[in-house]
Amino acid sequence: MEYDFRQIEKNWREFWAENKTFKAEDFSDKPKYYVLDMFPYPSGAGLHVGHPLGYIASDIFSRYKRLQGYNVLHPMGYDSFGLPAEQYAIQTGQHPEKTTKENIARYRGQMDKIGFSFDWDREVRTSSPEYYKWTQWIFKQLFDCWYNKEADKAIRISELVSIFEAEGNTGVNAEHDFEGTFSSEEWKAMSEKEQSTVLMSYRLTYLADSWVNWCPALGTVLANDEVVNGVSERGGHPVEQKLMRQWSMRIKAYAERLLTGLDTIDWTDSIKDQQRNWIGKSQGASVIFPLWRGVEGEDNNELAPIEVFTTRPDTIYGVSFMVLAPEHPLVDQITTEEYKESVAEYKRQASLKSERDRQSDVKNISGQNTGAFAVHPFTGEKVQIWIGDYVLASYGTGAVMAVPCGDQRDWDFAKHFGIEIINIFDNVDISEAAYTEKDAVIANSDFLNGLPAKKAIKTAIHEIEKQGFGKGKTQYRLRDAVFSRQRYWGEPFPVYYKDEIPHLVSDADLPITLPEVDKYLPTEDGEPPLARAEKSAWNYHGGDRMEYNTMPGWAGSSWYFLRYMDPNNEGQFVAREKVDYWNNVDLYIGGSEHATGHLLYARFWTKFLYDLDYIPFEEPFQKMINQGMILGNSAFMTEVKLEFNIWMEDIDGSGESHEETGAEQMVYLSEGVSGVKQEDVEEDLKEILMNAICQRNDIEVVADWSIEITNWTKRLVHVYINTLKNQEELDLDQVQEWRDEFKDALFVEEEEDVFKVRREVEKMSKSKYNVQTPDDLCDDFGADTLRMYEMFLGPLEQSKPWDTKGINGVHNFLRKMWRLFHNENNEVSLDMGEPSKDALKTLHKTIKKVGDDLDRFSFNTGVSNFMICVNELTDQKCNNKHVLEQLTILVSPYAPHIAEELWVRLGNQAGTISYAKFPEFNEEHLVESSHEYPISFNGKMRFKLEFPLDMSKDQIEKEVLANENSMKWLEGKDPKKVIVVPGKIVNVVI
RNA sequence: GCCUGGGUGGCGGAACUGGUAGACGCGCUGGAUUCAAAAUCCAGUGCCUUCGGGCGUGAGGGUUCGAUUCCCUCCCCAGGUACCA
Repeated sequence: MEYDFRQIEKNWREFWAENKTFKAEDFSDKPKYYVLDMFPYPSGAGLHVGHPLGYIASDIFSRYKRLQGYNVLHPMGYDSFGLPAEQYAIQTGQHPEKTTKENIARYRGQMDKIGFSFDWDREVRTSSPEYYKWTQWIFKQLFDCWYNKEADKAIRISELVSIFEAEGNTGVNAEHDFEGTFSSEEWKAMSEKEQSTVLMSYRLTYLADSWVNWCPALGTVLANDEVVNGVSERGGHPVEQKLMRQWSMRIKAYAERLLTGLDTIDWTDSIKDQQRNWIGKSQGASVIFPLWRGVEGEDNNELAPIEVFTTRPDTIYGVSFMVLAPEHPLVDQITTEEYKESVAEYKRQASLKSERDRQSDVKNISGQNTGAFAVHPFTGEKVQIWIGDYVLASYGTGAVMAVPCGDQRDWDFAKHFGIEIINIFDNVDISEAAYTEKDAVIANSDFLNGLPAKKAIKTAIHEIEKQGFGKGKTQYRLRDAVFSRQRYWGEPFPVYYKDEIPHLVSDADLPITLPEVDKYLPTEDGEPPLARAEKSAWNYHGGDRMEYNTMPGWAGSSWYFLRYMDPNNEGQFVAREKVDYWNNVDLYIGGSEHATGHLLYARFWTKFLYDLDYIPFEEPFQKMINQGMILGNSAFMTEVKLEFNIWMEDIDGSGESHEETGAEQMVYLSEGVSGVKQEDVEEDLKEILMNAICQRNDIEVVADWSIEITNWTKRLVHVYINTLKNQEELDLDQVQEWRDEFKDALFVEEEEDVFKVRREVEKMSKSKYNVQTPDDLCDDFGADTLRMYEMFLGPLEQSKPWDTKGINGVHNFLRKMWRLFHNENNEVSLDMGEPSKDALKTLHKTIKKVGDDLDRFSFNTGVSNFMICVNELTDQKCNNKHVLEQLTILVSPYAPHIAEELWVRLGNQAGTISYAKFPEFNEEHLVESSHEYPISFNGKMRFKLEFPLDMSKDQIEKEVLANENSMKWLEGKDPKKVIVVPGKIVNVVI
């Protein structure tokens, strides 16, 4: 074999591993470059061809940067805590640590085959105690800090305590959820427990009763980003709201910085927008509506007024009612006797609705009058107070001032319940819908009359503040993130409880390792699995009990990029000198599915660690590229579940009959006959059925029979793509081999031995039986081919279906390149002389294009350029050593194994190509003295003419018009105009 | 509904700042080589055509000497998001 990729790739894999070729040096005179892949979760299914797409791209880029003289940090590790391993543990009783280790080994083996230039000495695993010791430590820092809005950063809690001691909490501008004020004396008078409770409402991670997404099927709570369309992201189980005592992260404190920080980083607009929407900043005013003093005999003077948040204070004169969330605390107190019953009923109905129902029920308008009234702060008029579930308790103050003329939901609500709609817009018709644009002129609104909306907003806020009805306010949609999970396979909290007060475990006792338990299930009392652990099973046990929750999946992945800089440091999570050198990630490649989870949490923790001055940067990932999904090509067949009655007379000539009622049979239809309906089932299908029954009952076929089909359920089912004979035909033997249930099924072919399937492109997933692993391709074509082919498929960011049809083309390219270096006997044969002009032109054209393409992450066009280059050099019969050596370096990021091999065959030292110099582009070789001008008439290219580049415009014009070809196109007319763009085109306008 | 991408041959895709639309690869057709096959090599391959040419980048309009590229209107596909006041 001329190009023996198996041997070559094996040799170089071993060489790289033995020589630690890709070891990254901490500290260097070279400039640094940090290329990071998103942390993989090592699932049991192993890698499919979609996973390495991003890894290949990042590896190519890392190798490119090394060639450019950068000191490159390119590490890999595993996000190895998580639900699937634990679910598997529950089913099999195996310790999740064991399956996790096995899965990691599988991943590693698959990655090694592809020839990535990772520095494996830096590997980290979130589930290893050496790693999660520091996850626990960071948790402790968060616990020990509060957010000072004045300084706009996190500050140690001890400073807060000093302030409380000196002056109470009145002068503190913090992100908190403590209600009320206290003085220095009052603080000092508090018990330890009381102080602890107060501080809890200030800490950046805190324990509180909060409404959480409880997923009964998974037995745990989920963060907002883990709930998709009202069901769990993993498994699709229903999720309900539940009030639970949980650790939370006060990410709200960082809302503004998470928002503004987006402007400093180079991410796609799509991800930035998703984060902006998730944070959901809105500016407006909080306005206080006092309660109407009520009818005679009632006294609600004592009740708090209703505070609302509005982004449109300019429309305050359009308020014709108020709406409170059904859960609003004031509802019961203000509801009048007359409405008590219907309000209670409405609340009951609302509480029964799940989050999902509420979402899917948007069109349905519901609400209930409370009978109470508020007082309009400006007009002094009475305003009805309603409750309605379109107002969310968890956003803003859980109450709105309804302005039906300016808000569609308010408009719908008012129409539905016949409430007055006041028009406060000048010259705007609101009879059909609300007017929600902010470009109207305000009317009917006292001091706001005549002002355009935008100006009116400012004026209104000013007036509201002046009169003391409220103040300007910024509201965020972002909610604090729940940080507790009722699961086993996660980081234990460094927390113990004494008299139900949480205490932190001291640094010296970290890590708190996962204790052994008898089962990975909750206890009978519903406590998380860790509650099963014996006291002695804990490596540290303090107080009355340890914290039984574990941390969520995103804990470990929020800071892992820092640990790669200093993976074995036992004294710190990362040494300051090292993080000062490596700084933040220059290029992060991964999927966009983490937009509102990992990518937001990692930014949050980074900003926090920056505030405490542990790291020198605020944004973890400077540039990010989101690779598109590789889609699978699923195969389907039509399944029919048949229920039927059958009669057979005179079996085996014995006169006995056979009868079955309600018999069942699975039938699979070839694509060509899949359209068949129950009513048009013909005799031949029935005959097939009858034959099957005979076979099953071991009786001979009889002539006298009848079948009545009673039920017919048809659906499409996936078939495993490895059971296909070719693109569209199924191998029936293999299908029956694959699954036992198919052994008894009937397969209806459309021709003799032809069973066709339907093919459809969809997400690649184990459950769709359309997964292609990289392993087979590595074996058949080699890693270099796989690497180049995955890049060649198309732009990195785009999703594309996986199809191995073209892989031969890429493989042939590598062989063709190999042949440039070798003669017919596969011996290296090189021309040591000066390269030809043509060869240099080809080479430098390629250097320019490949370099430019890499700089703009256009990996697919890079591959094309190599093909063009090799085609041209083959045509030129070029085997010039200088040219081929430069080409070898150029190709090495894409196809490192073959490049190493050729590099050595050119006479270079093994292992040095990775640190060679990226070829320098020299424009001189591309300089032309003439250009072949496309000559177009009215913009259509008709023919070409070659002119010297230094020819003047006038001269070119003359030459073109004089050319005999032009005569034909001019049709005897005079050209109106001739445009000559030197070095580009000529356009003649007729 | 809103936000973000995207629509180019039989297929994956190229054309970076407006300047030869379809590079490169697959597939397909014909040929060479071969006992044969694989591999390799050569030629062709957007559509239509009366062989002059005409039409072509989701549709329609516009700007321009010239538009896949810029502007307007609309359609379709993918992803995200959804009572956020």
